[in-house]
Parts: sequence; structure tokens; C-alpha cells
Amino acid sequence: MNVASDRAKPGAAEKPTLYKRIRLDIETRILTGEWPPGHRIPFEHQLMARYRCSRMTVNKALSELAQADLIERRRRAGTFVRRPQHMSAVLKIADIRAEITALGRSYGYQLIDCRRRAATAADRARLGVSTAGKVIAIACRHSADDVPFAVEDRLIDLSTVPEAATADFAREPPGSWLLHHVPWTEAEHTISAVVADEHTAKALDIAVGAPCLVIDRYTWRSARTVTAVRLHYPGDTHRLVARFKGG
Amino acid sequence: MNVASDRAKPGAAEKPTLYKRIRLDIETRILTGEWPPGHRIPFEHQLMARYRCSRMTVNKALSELAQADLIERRRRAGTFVRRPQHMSAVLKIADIRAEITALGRSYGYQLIDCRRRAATAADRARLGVSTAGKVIAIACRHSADDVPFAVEDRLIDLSTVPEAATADFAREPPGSWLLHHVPWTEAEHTISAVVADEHTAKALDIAVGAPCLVIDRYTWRSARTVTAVRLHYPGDTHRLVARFKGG
DNA sequence: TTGACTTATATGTCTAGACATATAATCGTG
DNA sequence: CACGATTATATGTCTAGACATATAAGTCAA
Repeated sequence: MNVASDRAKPGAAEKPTLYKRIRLDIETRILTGEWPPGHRIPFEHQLMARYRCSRMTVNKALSELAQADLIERRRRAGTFVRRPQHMSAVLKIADIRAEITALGRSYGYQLIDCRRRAATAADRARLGVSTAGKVIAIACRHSADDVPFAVEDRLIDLSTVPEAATADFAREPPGSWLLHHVPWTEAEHTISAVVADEHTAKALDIAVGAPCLVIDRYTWRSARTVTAVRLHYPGDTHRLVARFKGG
Repeated sequence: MNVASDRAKPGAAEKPTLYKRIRLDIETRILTGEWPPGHRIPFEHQLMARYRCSRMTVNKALSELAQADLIERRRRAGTFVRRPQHMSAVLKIADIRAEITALGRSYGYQLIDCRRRAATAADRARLGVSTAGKVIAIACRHSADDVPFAVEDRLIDLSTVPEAATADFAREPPGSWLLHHVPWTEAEHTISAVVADEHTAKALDIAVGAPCLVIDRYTWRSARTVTAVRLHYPGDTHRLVARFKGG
């Protein structure tokens, strides 16, 4: 969660509580560079004196800043501004239907192929599972204002998500269905670039050899594979945007 | 911060503190689906009784889960499991030198071009600034084990980072220099795919028309633009990986 | 100089209260 | 029934203590 979110709240300038004021004071000093990375910030008892409050109040402010990785706390040594981390960005990859409608464009969906089968060796390799079981393989296309937006090639592990057998993927895109029916705990994205082969070019209505952005996503639910999906986007029109903050 | 991080710690099974146990218990129930989105979790006084502790201890556990957006707290109404959010991924985009050396490969760097100039109209548009000023324009290449890894085209706003004028970008890559010398507060990435033009193909030692992953990154420091950079990676060999968790 | 031991100290966790505040639920009235 | 006023209640914040624990720093002996 963004620690700075309180500041960003629109509307009235409500009187902030004391611990939030302390947290904001410290955060501001860090973000302006007044307290550079590695700087030791005042001890809790010093902040108690400065703000005339109890240690628990100071501690709450510092704990939240530590949870947000802005500071590092070391017993006996004190509390320190963290060095600039690796550049980590929050990449919002929404459900495609939500993404398109959020842009104010009309969402279209075409199911190309949907079949249920016993997992082949290739399926098991793709899902990263060793045991045999049933899977659903889906190919479909998403469009925005009737222009092809992305093609999707998905595998769902029915042993993890048996309910998926009853879902109607002709009506509802599998990504939306899964997002609303299956709590996921972890996922991994791999983003790469390819040039469109004949099959992809036809589905996206672009030229063979045109650039495509490819997203591979694996989703787990408590160590069990839920789904593996590969999405092809036209690379020249689609962009992933990641906004983030750091310290 | 990842709320589940304590669980992921390697090594000894240290006795967790009480509030962490409460937090983990609740988190587990949410992640396994036992408490689905919208479910009201027990009131603080109920948890006090269950764990035989004070309200502050329960409150600390719940506050951290709320900060991690796993639950939502409403006065008078109670505390509820949040609906599944958008899929937001933490995309780690490290400094390229660090990224390559972390892979155990030898890092190479070639400065192609570095010039200091008054900002042209194009420079100002790219940096998103309206006032004239000096900039540094840099072109360089990163390689791993002597194989081209990425080409970089960067603009640094000297009015925000005057120290950059004294940096030796022939010796140190500008990304590394900036990461270690300039605290950044915000940035934005745009990821897209293109096919290599002649110039890029030559620099990356790939064929014209081969796919490239492009990352555009804009970095700010308290509302002032620091730098704008465009990186081209060979799309077939380079991948961005984002691992994340959700609820 | 080095290594083992001791001590001081800052953070980590916790308690048993307190008052504030937003709001869901209830009640009463037109 | 609709709507405004009242009340009950769950969370939000805060206090002034306590003991636990990791560890930086100092001490002393080999």
C-alpha cells in the first residue's frame, strides 16, 4: 500500500492524527532528500519528546514506514533511511475486459476454441505439474471497438479449479471468470517481444512480421497451479504502463 | 511490504509473536478461500477472547492486513475480506549492471555518444518540461558476456540534477550513476514491442526486423523530471519477469 | 592484536485501560 | 411509509507503563 495515500486523498483538509503527522513528516524528509539513504533518523525517545507523545504512537508511525520499506529498523543501532532499492514497479495488469471498458471502449469477445481433455505431456509441462489430470484448453480473442486487442491461449488445471468445468466460456472470458471465482495467491508474468507468425497475424488482423508484445502469466493458489495463459498484443498499439514510487 | 514474508523466511522455525500468529491465521483463512471476499471476520473483541490478548495486539495484526489491502475495516460495521483486486504485479526492473552481474555474467558497457546541450524543443517534449535548460543526451550499450544486451538512449535534465554534469559516463553507466546519486520519488514505465530498425539492429547485433522489447522510463524527483530513458532489448532473448501476490 | 565476555541501549512486543468518531440500527413522528 | 433524531457499537487513536531481545560498544584477558 502506498504510504503516501493519505496525502493524496482529495477534498477537505481533515486534521490528521498525530501518528500520521509523524509518519508524513518523516516521509517528506526522506523524499525531499533532506534525510538521504543511510541517514539515521531520531530515536523513538527523541521523537517522543519532539512530538510530546507516548512511544507507542511514534512506534506506529515508524512501523508503517518500515512496512512500506522506506526505512529499516535495527535493534540497538537505530532506524535508517533505506538506500534506493532495485527499481520495482507496480505493474497493473487488469482483467482485459475491465481494462478495455475502463478506456471507454466497447469490449468484444470471441471464443475460438474450447476443449476439455486429459492433460498431455505438453500441458503438464506448461502448467508445471507432474500428475496427470484434466485440463481445459481455451483459445479466444478480445477486441476493443471491434478492433482486435489481444489473442489468448489458456490452459486451466481442472484438478485445482473443478468449478471451471461448469463455466460457460463462450459467454464470459476465462480471465474474468477466474478473477471473480478463484482466489489466487501468487502469479508470475513474463513479458517478451516476438514478431507475428501467420496464425497470430490473422487473429490480430496485423501483418506477418509485425511486432507483438507477449505476456505469459502463471497463476497459483496455495502452491497449486490454477492457470497458464499466453496473450499476444499488437506491439505497436498496445503498451503496458507501470507507475510506481520508490525511496 | 509482503505480508506473507515472515512465512517465507528460510531457516529456523522461530516462535512467531502473537500478533504475527493472528495475522497469519487470518491471512491463511483468506488465501485458502475459507473466508471469501466480503466475509466479515470476527470483531476485535472476539479475537481478543480467542487469543486471550489485549485489543492493541489484535489491532496491530488487523492494521497490517488492512495496510496490505487484504481486508477492509469499516467503523461500526466490522472488518471484511476485500474482493479480488486488479492483478497488480511488482515488476522488478533493476539497474542493468546489477541485473547482469546477478545472473553471473560479465557486464560490459560502451558509451556511444554523450553530449551536453541546451534543451531542444524535442528534448523538452520528451522530458515533459516547458522551461528551457541544459540537458545531457546519452547513447550507450550494455552487454553480457560480450553479447549486446540492451541499447540505451537517455536524456538527463541538468536543472534537476546539476551534479550529473560532473559524472563520468564513459566509466559508469548513467543508470547506475543516477540510481546511486539521485533519490527518485516516482517513475513511469511503458513497455512495448517494435521490430528492429537498421540502427538498432546494428547496435544489438540482430537482424533488421527482429522483435525488440522497448522500455520507456520517466523518473521524477518531487515533481521535477530527472531523466527519460528508452531501452531496446532483443525481444527473443530478453524477458521481463514479474512475480507477485494478490488476494 | 585478537577473541571472548559483559553491558548498555534501541527496538519489539504487549497490557489494561481511555476517549473519539463514524455509522448501522433503532425508534419516533408526521 | 418516509424521514429525521437517537443510540449502540466497532473501529481509530492514544497513554504510561512493562518485560523481552538483539546487538553495538566497551572491557578484559590471552
